[in-house]
Amino acid sequence: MSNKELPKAYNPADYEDAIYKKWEESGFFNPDNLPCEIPTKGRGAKRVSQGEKGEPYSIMMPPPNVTGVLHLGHALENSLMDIMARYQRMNGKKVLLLPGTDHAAVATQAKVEKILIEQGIKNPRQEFGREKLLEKIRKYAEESKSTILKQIKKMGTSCDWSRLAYTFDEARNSAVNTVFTKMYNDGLIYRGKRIVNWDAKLQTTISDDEIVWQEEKVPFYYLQYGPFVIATARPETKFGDKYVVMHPDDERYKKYKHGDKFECEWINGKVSATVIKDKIIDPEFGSGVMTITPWHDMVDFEISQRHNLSGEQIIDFNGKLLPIAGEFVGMKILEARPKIAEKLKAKGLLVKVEENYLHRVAKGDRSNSSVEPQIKEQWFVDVNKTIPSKNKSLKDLMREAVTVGHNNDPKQKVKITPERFAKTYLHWIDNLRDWCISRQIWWGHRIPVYYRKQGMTNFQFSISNEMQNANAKDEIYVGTGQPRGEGWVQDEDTLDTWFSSGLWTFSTLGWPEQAKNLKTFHPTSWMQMGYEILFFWMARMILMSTYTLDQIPFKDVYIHGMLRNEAGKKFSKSSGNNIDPLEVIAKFGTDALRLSVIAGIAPGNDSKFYKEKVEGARNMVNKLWNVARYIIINCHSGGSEERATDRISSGFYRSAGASLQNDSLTAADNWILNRLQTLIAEVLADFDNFRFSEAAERLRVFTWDDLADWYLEVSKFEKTYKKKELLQYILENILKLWHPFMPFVTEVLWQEIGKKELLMVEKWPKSDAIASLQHDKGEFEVIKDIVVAIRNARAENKVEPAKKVKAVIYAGKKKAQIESQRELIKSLRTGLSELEIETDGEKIDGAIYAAVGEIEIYLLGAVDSEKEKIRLEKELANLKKVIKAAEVRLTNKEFTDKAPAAIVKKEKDKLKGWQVELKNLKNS
RNA sequence: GGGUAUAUAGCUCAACGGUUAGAGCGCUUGAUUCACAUUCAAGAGGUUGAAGGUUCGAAUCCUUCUAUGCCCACCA
Repeated sequence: MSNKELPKAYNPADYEDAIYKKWEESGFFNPDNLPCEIPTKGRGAKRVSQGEKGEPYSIMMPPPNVTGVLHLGHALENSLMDIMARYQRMNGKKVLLLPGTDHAAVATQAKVEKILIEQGIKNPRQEFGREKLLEKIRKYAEESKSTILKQIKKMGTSCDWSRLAYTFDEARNSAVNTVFTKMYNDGLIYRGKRIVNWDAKLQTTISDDEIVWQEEKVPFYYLQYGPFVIATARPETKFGDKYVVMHPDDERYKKYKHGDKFECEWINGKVSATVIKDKIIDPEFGSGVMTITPWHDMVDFEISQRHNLSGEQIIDFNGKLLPIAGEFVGMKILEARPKIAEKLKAKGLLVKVEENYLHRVAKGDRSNSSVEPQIKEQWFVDVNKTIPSKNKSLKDLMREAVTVGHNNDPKQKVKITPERFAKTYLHWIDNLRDWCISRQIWWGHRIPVYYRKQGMTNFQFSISNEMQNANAKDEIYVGTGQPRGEGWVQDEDTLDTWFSSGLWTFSTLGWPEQAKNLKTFHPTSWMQMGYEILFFWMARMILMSTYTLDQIPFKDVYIHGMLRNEAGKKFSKSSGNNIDPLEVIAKFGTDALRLSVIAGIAPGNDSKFYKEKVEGARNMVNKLWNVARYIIINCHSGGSEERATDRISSGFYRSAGASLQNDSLTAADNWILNRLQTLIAEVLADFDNFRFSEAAERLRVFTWDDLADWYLEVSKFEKTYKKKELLQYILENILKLWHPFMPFVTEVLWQEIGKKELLMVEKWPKSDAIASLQHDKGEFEVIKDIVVAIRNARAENKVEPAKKVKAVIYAGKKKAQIESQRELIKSLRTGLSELEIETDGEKIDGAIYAAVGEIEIYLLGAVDSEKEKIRLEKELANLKKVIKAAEVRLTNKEFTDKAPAAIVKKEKDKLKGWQVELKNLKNS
């Protein structure tokens, strides 16, 4: 890349954009261009050229909402997806990571309307009308979309831009209409007056999932209703109450029979009331009696349905009282409530008031204003009805996908990580009601239903009798395109945004028009999402895919937690603690950001994100940079002006590894190779089990502790020709292993060591079990321990670092082995002027003593301070303690009898070692 | 009310029934022409939230409790 030596510190901004461009231009983001492997029986995987079929691996990006810009949560998702995609790609899979965005119906329209209102437009819908307002929203969405796509690129995400999708584009609209029509024809979609959540501010229906409950302290009124006392927090809904409900087994009300009628005085005069008996009533609560308001309460509506009762609208769609409220007509609920209470009191109907009653109020999560249950004509998906061709309901399909597997096929099972979320998912399914899919907003897929004549909406109707007939249209057409003929009017409503999101895994693959991509990449291989959209999204994808394609949408779902700030608070714009990923990238680089968001995370658990974490990650990136820098400089045989690429052409950097199996390796060489082989095997297992954080941690330990702190230090002394080859071999391997986590710096370095191909499509390292056995790590471990012991003894005794001392080691059986590493030990910053190695010997007076197992070390020429005495005494005490504990354990017959032999032996060996150490320590 | 998760060093997290409970950050002491101060060496710091139980052996399994977070629910 450059003809200069590498800078001392890695500066991400100098490389990232160019690298991303290079990846894009390579075409390898598109699986069709990838060199792939075909697994062959018995002989390992075979590399084949592009165009041939490889094993597909597909991930559909959860499409970010076009309501703004990406936040840290998206950074986490992009990191997770891209880590997986890059890993699989390097494993020879035909990887598709498909990018996209979501039009986020209610959220986006609400956002744009809010902006317009802030700009002084009182009622954007009235002022602009449907088409003009849609145009404004579209413009906003497009701008937001383009920002988001740029951010995804900045994250280094290796997605196939040629397949970019949008939940609201033409191809996705076609999919939506097709599925809607299919469901309608299967009788799964119906239109009906049902109780729904009405957001008066947004003037639309919202789903149960879009509601947030807030606790409020309100007065709780006890009212006299005929012979009964009823309690309510909402007297303003009670004008039309004419049914009084109690539990059938409640002894107190035995004399009242179901269907009994009586007259009583009520808010606005006499009413005729009917007694209803229903088991839903809790006799323990209050008086055990309540009146019902079917139009404005979910439970009351259900009771009314069960007993075929009528209801009446009390509150209009703007949250104001209707004429039934008499003199309170036109008042807002909260304004009317105390006034109604006053009137009741004046009439002697108010028994008592409990102040500060804790009441839960429904609020819209987008509008944050109160949500009133209302009865409206809506479109629903029936989740309980049997699907004609399947003899199962949608609920069954959703359930079976995570329990027995779709169609009882274990291969068609969605596996959720962590497993516990399967439980909550199933619980949610069990309590699922019909899905209200219509919304009274404009930004969204318009319901593909056409009427020949437009009906009117009634404010009043009898639920029991008029349900089927109310608002019936003369003629109806449901289909993917406009019907022929004159006079057709399309339904005004749009679809719940999750209807289109539910199709995401296959609408993105061109369904229903194209079949080839679908066949290759569906079901998708892996999906990741936050637990907060498990029900919104995962459930609906499973529903849509099993119903439409007879396939599960994905094999594995990885649930990640939420990123929180240092104090454990959610990041949010409103609380002003938002962190812009682009700012983090500008300061620390994308690799550092990616590493910091996945560090320390466990599936399904929240994690904390803070500056020190990114700094740590940045340091790790820089460490890797300098490891490479050292290897490039030191494995360099020519003059300093020589370019990296020139060095390659001189033939130095040829593929290493083939000649690493002979006996010319040193103890340190064997050790590092052993560690590398273990690392490769463990990282593989981590990936297979989605343990991203653990894999990165393992790589950090190897790179920083084993390689940089030990092996590179050794290599400064052991300057064998083989060393260069080895260093090159190790570097190549760790660049590959790190690549999914920090794609930019590894790709830069890959080029710096003269590789012509992109690291992105290099082959993932394979752990070779035989090699790992061949490379003994034990010999060098002893050397390490001796070095640490000497450094430690010096530091504890405050021996000046510059002061050279003589050391004597009594090495016992390991004499020859340690003898061979004498000069290495001296070179590893032990500050030794001389090193004598004996099998055994006398205690040396006035020397510092240290021990490594049975090996004794004496440092001469340093003052044996008082500190040394204290240190040794402390060590002695500790040694005695552990020996005692081990002795007790080993004399316990139960332990020696019941514990596995290997454990007992290990324990015995350990005790023996300690005892020798103790003996030596006493002697010294 | 039901469910679920978490509780380990000052902070963030490991340790997945095997015995002196480990890292990173922070802290303390020291180093400095060497690939890296985005560095290096060394150190201090823990009755594993509490109490019982199972086991030869428990941070780990069981029970109860406490604290905190999240999800669900029809207390009118």
